[in-house]
Amino acid sequence: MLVNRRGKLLIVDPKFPNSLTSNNLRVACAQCSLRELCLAVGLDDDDLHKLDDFVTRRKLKRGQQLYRAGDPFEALYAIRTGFFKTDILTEEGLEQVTGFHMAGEIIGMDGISNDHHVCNATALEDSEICIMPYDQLEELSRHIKSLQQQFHKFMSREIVRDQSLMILLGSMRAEERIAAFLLNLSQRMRVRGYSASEFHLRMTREEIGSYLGLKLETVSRAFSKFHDEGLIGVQQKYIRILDSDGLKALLNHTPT
Amino acid sequence: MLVNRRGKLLIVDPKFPNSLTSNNLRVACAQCSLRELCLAVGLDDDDLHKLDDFVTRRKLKRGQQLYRAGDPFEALYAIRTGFFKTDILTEEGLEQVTGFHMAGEIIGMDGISNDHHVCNATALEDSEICIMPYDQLEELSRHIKSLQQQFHKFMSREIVRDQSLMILLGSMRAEERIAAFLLNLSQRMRVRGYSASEFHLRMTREEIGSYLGLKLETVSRAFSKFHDEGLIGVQQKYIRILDSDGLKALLNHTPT
DNA sequence: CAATTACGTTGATGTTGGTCAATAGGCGAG
DNA sequence: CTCGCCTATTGACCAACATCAACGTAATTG
Repeated sequence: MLVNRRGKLLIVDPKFPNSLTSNNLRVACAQCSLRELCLAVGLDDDDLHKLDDFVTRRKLKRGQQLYRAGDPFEALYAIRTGFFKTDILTEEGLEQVTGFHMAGEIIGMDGISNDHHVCNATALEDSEICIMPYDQLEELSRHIKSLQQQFHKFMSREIVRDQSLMILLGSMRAEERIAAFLLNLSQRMRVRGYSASEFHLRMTREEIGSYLGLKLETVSRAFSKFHDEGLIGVQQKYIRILDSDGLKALLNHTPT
Repeated sequence: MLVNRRGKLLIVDPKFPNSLTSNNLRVACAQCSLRELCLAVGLDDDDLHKLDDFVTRRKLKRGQQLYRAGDPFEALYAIRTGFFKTDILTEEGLEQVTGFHMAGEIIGMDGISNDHHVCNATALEDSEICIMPYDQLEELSRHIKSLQQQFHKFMSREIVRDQSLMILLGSMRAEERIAAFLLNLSQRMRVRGYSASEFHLRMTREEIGSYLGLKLETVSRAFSKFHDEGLIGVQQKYIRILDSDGLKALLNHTPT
């Protein structure tokens, strides 16, 4: 296991949860394998312990909701393991998926604006999250500059993420959207140390379609087409990226 | 020209240029007519003065850019008067408008995430903005809790705003989008004390289309149709909302 | 003030992706 | 294992919106 000269844990493989010394057992963030992805980036040991003091954990089964639109906003949630979707029910009762979220990502920030969540968060597989009560997080970030900065970067990153989705929805055609979606998933898997070239989709075609502004049939057709063209392998939810350059090429191909 | 005790240039509310006491001349935010919309909400006089100490102003002519994609991120900007668009150039060189912004709104938050702006901000009419250097804002918000909270709410509100646009782009048809757009503009005018039922559009049909994921012809046709149906009056950029309930009815009308 | 350019409107036509429908595969409950 | 349900695939058809094109009107410039 890697430790720097100040005794700080660097990276822990999630596959070896029991390889921690007894000293480490009392803390959570300090040894979390996701530290470099999470709010804790750049914090020293002392500060990490302060975070630990109020962060708790919770497990969710597949299908369980973490919060619902309208719920009072109390905390932000860091995904430790698993996979979530966030969605909004439109006035007409249609579900629109606003995001898919994986380990290391933080969800719930939509609730800050008026003390209530505006979307639902649902686990798409058995998951575990870290609960960060918001008032304490705000308090702590007044004292720890690097935590404050990190938090602001996460909020801003969410804004940027939403804007790229706006561009996708506003200017891309169906196949471009699907290609972009697959490449995005692939890239996020890689960052987390998983295979970028083969993975299981945790969501249905309908949820993908909702997220991309398409109907499920269109998603299915695009998958089949990419499959026929040798760009990907598809077998239900199991995806294999065979030609990522080919997928990327679809994005730049301006039709007009 | 107005200068505060530390030699800093001040600019006075254009609506009340001569109504300031000599004491008031030293401050800006405290008497800004937009205080209730801006970051300064809920701050007491003392704190407002601390804000004033590092906030400066700048005027922009129509067409001028406040910042460009790629520019180093240095400050957030509060719009004092005028109207802005933010947009992104996609890889294919197409412009996609990500937002229209009016007095009291804060732009530039996309730049926090990686120290560079990801979009362009352009004045669509002669405008004036308040420059809030970001490191100082961060510093101050560590000391003033209500400023911190307000800032976080602004970031969160931006996230929620982007998400409603995602829903619009992902699930509404052309006429619904246009109706939603007009109603949104109207409502924001009302909040600012302007007429909610008649106003000048500051952007072109093409910019509206880019924002809504439509082509300019589609925007034009929808305007004409609404006009024929007596919902609105249109004369180039001059818009008159004649039947806002009728417009709202278009939104709930689910076609499927 | 005339000339030029940018912006807006409207019509004819075409394509993308939505809609409807039928079938099949996978997975959980019993 | 088998039933039943949810999910996915595929085809035929259609509507919404994009595209192409022509023309009209406002704004800008020299």
